[in-house]
Amino acid sequence: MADDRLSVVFAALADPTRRAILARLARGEATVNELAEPFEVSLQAVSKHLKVLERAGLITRGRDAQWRPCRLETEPLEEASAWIRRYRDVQTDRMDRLEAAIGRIRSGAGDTDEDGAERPQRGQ
Amino acid sequence: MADDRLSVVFAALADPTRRAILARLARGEATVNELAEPFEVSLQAVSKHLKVLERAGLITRGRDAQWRPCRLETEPLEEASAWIRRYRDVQTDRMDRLEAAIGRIRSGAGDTDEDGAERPQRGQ
DNA sequence: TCGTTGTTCAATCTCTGGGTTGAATATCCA
DNA sequence: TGGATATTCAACCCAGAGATTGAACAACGA
Repeated sequence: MADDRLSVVFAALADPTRRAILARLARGEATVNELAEPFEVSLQAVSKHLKVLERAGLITRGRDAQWRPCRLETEPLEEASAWIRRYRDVQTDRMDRLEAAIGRIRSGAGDTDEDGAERPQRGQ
Repeated sequence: MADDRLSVVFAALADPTRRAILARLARGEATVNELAEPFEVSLQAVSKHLKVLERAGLITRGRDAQWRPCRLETEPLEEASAWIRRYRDVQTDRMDRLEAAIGRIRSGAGDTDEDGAERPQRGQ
């Protein structure tokens, strides 16, 4: 896996166990044992998942005697969300521009570029 | 990697090359060669990346003579975004409820639960 | 038809992710 | 101090990701 921030965050989210852990933490802090309880995997496996989440900045961990309470951190989620948002709407945008272009053509203006993207020639 | 839809989408996004490909496609359709051009990896590697994106539903591919134009599909992005959104704001929510609780305490009501999460006992 | 261009398939390599078990460490409580 | 509980570390296994190279397939154009 690539080690840039966004890749690490998306990779951390690409596992149902880890997403379930985050969902649980959204309801409040929890210890490793509490987090592991719903799953069939070993405690050590959960511990590894938590490390992945921590590395991604998605959780932070405190200390309370022998417990290591986990807490959800939302900033990386914001970052990931921002990336997605940038491309989520292009389909619509493209349609809007296409419709606008059609409108101009109908009204006799004509000759517009749909989306301004570079289009290298397909030479052979 | 887990094979549920959300995991497949997040895993597809967890690679900078694939994100760059999506970013390029947001500016319009492109062929494999066009998509591969900015990268130093082999064409075959890019072809594999496209397969991953296709499996995640993030792109669809047409046929135009010997070219296989790729097109961005935004629906899985919407899905991923929706998942993130559900947890992105809990920090704020928790703060809001905490502030509300403090407000109640100050006004003499007192005894409120911060966020209503279950908290199993830490028995030994 | 033949050469060229675009793309994929197949075999292979290496590295890492996610899982396991067993031992170690940390902290509490009697 | 010593036993119990919570958590992590270490070593290992296996499947799959991402890359490579070489060959195959598809479609054009002269």
